[in-house]
Amino acid sequence: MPTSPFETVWNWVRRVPAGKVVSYGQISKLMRGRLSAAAVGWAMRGAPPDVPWHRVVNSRGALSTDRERPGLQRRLLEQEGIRFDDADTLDLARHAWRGPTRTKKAR
DNA sequence: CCATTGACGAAGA
DNA sequence: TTCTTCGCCAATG
Repeated sequence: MPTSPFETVWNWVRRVPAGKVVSYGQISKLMRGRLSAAAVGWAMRGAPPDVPWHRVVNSRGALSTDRERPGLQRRLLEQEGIRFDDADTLDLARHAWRGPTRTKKAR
């Protein structure tokens, strides 16, 4: 059980399967607004190595991590079969994670 | 305690 | 469509 909001964020990201992406705002909503989208960004910044951070993009489908590692996130996503257009943006409608497979009462 | 800053986002202009 | 403003909230100085 997550002890801090950040851990909850990380746990959500861990559920995102390869080849799919999720936006900061989506995570915020999944947490019922307990954390703002901006705060989700802060959480990701300090994410532990076992979290697939590269599957988190902004609401437009653009990448926000090129400051430190230019091109890294894009490469990782392309390895998972995601294609980008000329503006370094991906097709959110096509690749966005639909949310948890709620066969149980997870949320 | 206060101001500023983000790996953000929705709404207005 | 692009740019601004505002709300958001944890972190930092």
